[in-house]
Amino acid sequence: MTETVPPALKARKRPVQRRSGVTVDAILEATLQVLLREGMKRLTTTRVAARAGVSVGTMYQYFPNKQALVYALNARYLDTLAERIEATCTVQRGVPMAQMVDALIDTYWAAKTERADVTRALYRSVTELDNDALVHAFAQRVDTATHAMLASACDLPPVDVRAINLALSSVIYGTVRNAFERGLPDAEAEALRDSLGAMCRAYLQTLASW
Amino acid sequence: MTETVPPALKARKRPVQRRSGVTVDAILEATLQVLLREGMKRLTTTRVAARAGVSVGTMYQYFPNKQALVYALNARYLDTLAERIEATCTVQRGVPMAQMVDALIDTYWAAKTERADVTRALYRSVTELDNDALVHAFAQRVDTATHAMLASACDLPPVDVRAINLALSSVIYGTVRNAFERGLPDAEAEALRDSLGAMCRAYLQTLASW
DNA sequence: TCAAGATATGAAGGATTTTCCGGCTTTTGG
DNA sequence: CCAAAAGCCGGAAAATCCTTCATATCTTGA
Repeated sequence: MTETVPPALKARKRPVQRRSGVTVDAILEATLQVLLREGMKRLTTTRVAARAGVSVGTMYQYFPNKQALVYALNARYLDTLAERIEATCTVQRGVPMAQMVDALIDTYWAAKTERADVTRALYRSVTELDNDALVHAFAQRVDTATHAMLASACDLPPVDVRAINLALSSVIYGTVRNAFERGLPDAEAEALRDSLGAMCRAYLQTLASW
Repeated sequence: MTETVPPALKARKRPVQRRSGVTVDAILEATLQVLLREGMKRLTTTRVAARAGVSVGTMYQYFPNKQALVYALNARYLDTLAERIEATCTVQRGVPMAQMVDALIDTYWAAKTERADVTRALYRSVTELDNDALVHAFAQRVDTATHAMLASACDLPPVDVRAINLALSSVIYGTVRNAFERGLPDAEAEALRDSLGAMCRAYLQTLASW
């Protein structure tokens, strides 16, 4: 996950003493706060520094530039998200595919919904720049986990697992994101979530019938 | 579509004389070019103005700020995209739902794929600011069209059309976007596109059986 | 305790966005 | 057709913001 960090975004120095560790955390937290309250446009270095209670100079000690802040924030977020998905994939080994899909949707949807404001803010910020690398790394990591889970299904149909995995993953992650972009009321969001599950299961059904 | 433009992004003045109309077009075209060649990060006002062959002052005559450029660009793009979808929806009235879905996926996928570089660049740029309004307006406009199409299906199942519409739309648009974010090779993209269709049709099947 | 390394500061330098207004073109109305 | 009004353009200057750097303060370890 951390291997392919674009050089322009790599952390300048790693915090060594305790206080600097606190500082870095404060800066990241401040970045999120400002992002939520003011939006990307008003996310200025001085604002973040002020909210974190440090000087700009201190910020640049650990982050080479403004984008690195957002990058680090997303990295942290995606890391914990990947962990949760991996956990689900581990738990669901060997069960029927339909159940796997339900569990996956549950996990992903829940993770995104818990703090919808954060989800929304980060969804936007990711596209900013070279966060491509980040997103790709995340996708690959998660795909590996889901692939392993699917391959272990007790009712695995005689079809290429890679293809199934790609289809399910793309549809699920894509739909969830789209659901967030429309600001659906809870009721409709629920309904959509169920439809998504139904769709995936119906799809698996067609594969099984072969 | 143009009703809910955020005040911070509204065009300063509408071009009245012919030459200013040309100027505005040149500026938008230049914006796209710079976006494609240099990326969002290097999209500076002077660069755009230079490429458009006008001065910065002229630009600000029509666009209140830099983001307004990107906003207008997306507005233009989404407008033609919506037109294409609406056209498809009109043509497909009264046919079976499965065919509608196929046609919809075809249209959307084709529109996005024709100029993948533009699609990618704009997908990123949208998040920049209050383009929320833009995306919402687009979604609503397109939803209206697809809803009308679906409601006219000759094999309409006895289920709430609104729900079906939301489900299909979210899944299709979301999946297509996700497909673009992963930079899939053509073969896999094709496969995914087919899976998406299969999934939608399988879903409709389950509704029909009631 | 004291030096060496680590961390923090904020004014200054550089780059970019945005404003402002004088001068030039086109349109309008008599 | 002509002059006044409206519309349009250019580019320097002001306002913001990002980033650097020299200097000051704190921590660690011997």
